[in-house]
Amino acid sequence: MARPPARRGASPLAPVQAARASALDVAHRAGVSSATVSRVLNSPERVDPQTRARVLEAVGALRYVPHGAARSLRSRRSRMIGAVVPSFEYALYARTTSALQRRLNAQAYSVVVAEHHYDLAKELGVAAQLIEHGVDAFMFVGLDHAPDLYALLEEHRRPYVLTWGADPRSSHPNIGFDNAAATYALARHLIGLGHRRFGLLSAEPRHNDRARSRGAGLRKALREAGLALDPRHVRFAPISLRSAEAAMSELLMLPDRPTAVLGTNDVFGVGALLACRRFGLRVPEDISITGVDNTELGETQQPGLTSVATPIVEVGSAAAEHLIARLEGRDWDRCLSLPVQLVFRASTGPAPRGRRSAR
Amino acid sequence: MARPPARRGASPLAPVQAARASALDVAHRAGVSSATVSRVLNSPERVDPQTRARVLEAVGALRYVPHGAARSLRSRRSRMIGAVVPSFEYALYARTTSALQRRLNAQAYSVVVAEHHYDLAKELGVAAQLIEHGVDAFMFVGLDHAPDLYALLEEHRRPYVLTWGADPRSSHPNIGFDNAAATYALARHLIGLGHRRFGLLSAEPRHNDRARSRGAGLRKALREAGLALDPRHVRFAPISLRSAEAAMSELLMLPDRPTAVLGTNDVFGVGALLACRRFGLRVPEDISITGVDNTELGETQQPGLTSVATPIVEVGSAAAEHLIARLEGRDWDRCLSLPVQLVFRASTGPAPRGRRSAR
DNA sequence: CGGGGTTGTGTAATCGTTTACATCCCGCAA
DNA sequence: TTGCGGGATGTAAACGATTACACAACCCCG
Repeated sequence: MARPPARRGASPLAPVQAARASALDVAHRAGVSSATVSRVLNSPERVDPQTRARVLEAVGALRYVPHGAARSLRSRRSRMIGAVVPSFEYALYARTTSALQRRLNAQAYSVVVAEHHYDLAKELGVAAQLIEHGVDAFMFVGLDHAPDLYALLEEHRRPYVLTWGADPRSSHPNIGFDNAAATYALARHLIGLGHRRFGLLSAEPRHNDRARSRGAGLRKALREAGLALDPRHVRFAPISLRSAEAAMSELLMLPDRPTAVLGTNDVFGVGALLACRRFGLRVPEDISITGVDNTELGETQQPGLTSVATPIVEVGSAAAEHLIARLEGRDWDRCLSLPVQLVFRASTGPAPRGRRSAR
Repeated sequence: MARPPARRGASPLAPVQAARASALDVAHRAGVSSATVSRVLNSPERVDPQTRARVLEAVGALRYVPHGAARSLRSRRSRMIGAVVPSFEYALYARTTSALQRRLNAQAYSVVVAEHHYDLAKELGVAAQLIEHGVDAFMFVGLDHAPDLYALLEEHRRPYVLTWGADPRSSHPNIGFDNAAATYALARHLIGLGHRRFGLLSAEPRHNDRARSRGAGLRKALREAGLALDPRHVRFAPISLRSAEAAMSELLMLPDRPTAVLGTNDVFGVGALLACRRFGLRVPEDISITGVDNTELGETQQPGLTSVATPIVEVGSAAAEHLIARLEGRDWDRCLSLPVQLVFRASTGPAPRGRRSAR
């Protein structure tokens, strides 16, 4: 079956260009059928080596690139994976996405990304859009999602994995780390240094399980030590240096301000450092500050920000492995929790002595 | 951290995508043909309002989501845009991508991202992969690309726009800013402060026009002032704090080290600050340091890093506008150069006096 | 020498849309 | 009355792969 000789009229200026080569063109050149071309590309071991060589030669000569849409339509898989993250701008999600992409690219999958700006309804919307674009599977960040999202994924039978959190009891596959354990360990350390009045700078915990768990880790450590977290010492703010600094400033103006402040991530930690600088407070002599995620932003401050290294890159590649395994019909684990590691720097030290007491 | 007991789930060897409502199902329910369903979705004004309402009711009731692959196959457009960036981890590219995506999402386009790690051959490879996945158009970062890349884009008739650089004479559409002007202005400022011996910390300039232009801006300012850049005072390094710090350390060990060092971006600037700290040098009293891109990393250092704010977010949205205009057949500009702005902070000051002279 | 298995390849149906073209209906001018 | 134009809708042919199935050739062994 000959191809129509001329495609529709190109713009008058453009030189007439050869139409994109199809599998049939390759087949003709190699003297085989299009079915064999397909087999060479998808299961080469089932084709005679000589035939295979001829086909590959034709593929190269014609610069044949398979038509992804046609392939997806027929084979019902697109080799595209959706990665839905809260925000591109928080660099850590980008590192997870990068690791995911690197691992998936090696298997000829592509990654389609979308962000939802911490809005669960928007998340549902972008997921629907990605399904329409045909992605085979999803990675999401966090364990908190709209029930409708799960319904949508179920209805369209799309495998998915939640990341950045680990919950063995969840019915949704997840790969991450123990957020509560991170702040728990920090708090234990600070309690050991004599701190009794703690502050918490956190992202809005509604719909954000990372922030919630990290807050919970602190509360648990305090409870075990017979201490309590004064609600006035807890501030929720958007994730930005400006708002973190503003929230910290409020804490610092309280009459009995905390001697140790945990940020639920390094942005809050560094924002707190900035506020201390502005208030002329010495860190850690007057006050101790910590973050979570161990970013370069915190590392390069003076003093360096004590933090917790979270395995965000490993989470990305593990998520890729998980999805590949499922798409290939192999076994997979419902939960994977990777270890975190405390990184002590100069922003934490013994509690100051002799300051006005708490009561 | 203990692994949870691994519950395993077996995936049946079923196709990834399961049965779902098709346009034909919608058509039956609304008592029309599938052609009318298509028309309602794609050019509603050509359908009788009553019919349209019935179809839309059916679409809602069946939760119909069009099959993107079938649509692309027939209509030869996928409503997907490829964004090819050097690296996800350099947060600034993420901000451009984010702006691009936000603008495109509003028009029901999705963004497929890929990174090439500053490798032009890899860039060509991922572009081919994205074409196979059917993206309609491309955004690339930088003005330097492999000739084969342009050939590929031409052959497949894919519109594209280069970003993060502006060159009115280029035959390739580009949207960005004047990288040379940024460092030129910084250098002029420093020359005015009495500096005569300059250093340059740069990313590898081969295949990286941003780094090259930024270096050129410095050289131009020096030339105009009758000064020269000592080759020993120029270091190329990978874009990371570690390598920037190491490169700066080498500069600092030279007998007649520079009194002002420009980094081609804030990572180099902050790396330089770190090296100065380690060497016990005071900034800016002993040495002045600058970066480019005005990141939070530089802003929060002590002293704050003098830098140049680049309009990276605007570049992303302008690139989106550009591509949408082209895909919709509207007019478009071949080059758009957005303004940059110097941000003076405490890392720059007058040249030190009385230090060992250059000759 | 015949039958069962294996291997390699071709034929043709199929995936779910879009769209060129055909058809039908209606109103209106000649 | 006839014919024509045009709007609304239906019919059916693409789009370009994958893959179930058929079949031919060959091998091995009883």
